[in-house]
Amino acid sequence: MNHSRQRDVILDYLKGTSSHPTAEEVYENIRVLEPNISLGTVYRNLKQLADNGMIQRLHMNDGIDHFDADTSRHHHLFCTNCCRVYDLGQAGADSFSRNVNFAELEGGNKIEGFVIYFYGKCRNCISAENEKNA
Amino acid sequence: MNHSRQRDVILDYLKGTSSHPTAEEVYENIRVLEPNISLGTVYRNLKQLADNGMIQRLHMNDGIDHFDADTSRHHHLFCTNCCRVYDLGQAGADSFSRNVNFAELEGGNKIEGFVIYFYGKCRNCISAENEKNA
DNA sequence: ACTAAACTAGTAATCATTCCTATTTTTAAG
DNA sequence: CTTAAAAATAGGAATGATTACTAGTTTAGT
Repeated sequence: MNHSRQRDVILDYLKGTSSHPTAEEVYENIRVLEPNISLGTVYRNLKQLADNGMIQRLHMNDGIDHFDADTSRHHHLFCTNCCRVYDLGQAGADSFSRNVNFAELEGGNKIEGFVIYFYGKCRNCISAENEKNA
Repeated sequence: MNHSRQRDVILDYLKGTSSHPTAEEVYENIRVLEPNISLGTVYRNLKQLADNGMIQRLHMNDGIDHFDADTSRHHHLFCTNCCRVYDLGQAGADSFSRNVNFAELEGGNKIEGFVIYFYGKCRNCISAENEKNA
């Protein structure tokens, strides 16, 4: 993997946000710094970064992939109202691993990992809704 | 929701299989019984059945939706080799709910539910691999 | 049987993502 | 500092799952 200015811009942008953007959103936001970058380049680099474990790819309920430069194990909330992704406190993140009886579940298969997606309503949408009804 | 022969065929097919088929696979398999059915009809009915809670829609890692007529809470394994979906024993299914401290995680957001996807290698792919190396 | 609502087949459109290609950058070696 | 091979890029075409559209058909209740 050679060095590339475009990839740096993408990774830097991801490291500086907690909005879990989609490829399209990354593209829109970095065009300020990299006006000639193409959408294909964004997709290619996000794929490359994800394959190398430098970022996380999140398959959320809306079928669009979101990306996160925080590669530590933590949970995510998908807001079914605004389709944005939020970090959940990492508090319970590891208790899952501890409590799962893998051997019991496997039954001949080999579990290599698991992902947990939470869904619901985010803070912002809850506030907006409360204001509307006030 | 009116009654329709095509929807019955789709639901019956799903109830009779544990293969967690994609829309395309449902289409291919029910054409024996319903030769003139269109792919669009399959998609529309799967959506309708899922929206009414009569079947489960699974967003797996391959980005293609799989469907399951078993609506009870149970886990699924996505085989990263053959991209098929398998039921995991329901043994640990509820322990998650018991052990999650929702309030601790929420932090202003409202969690409405969560899904857990396991991934790894299925029995069949493991056997096939062992035979090849024998 | 009659009518409005729901459904269908077939096809066109959408949209996220990947692929392709000629050109440009990067890297390491001479 | 050249130079050549490998890797990356922009831009646009292609792919593939899914949804939307439409004219005609089926269903359910009267």
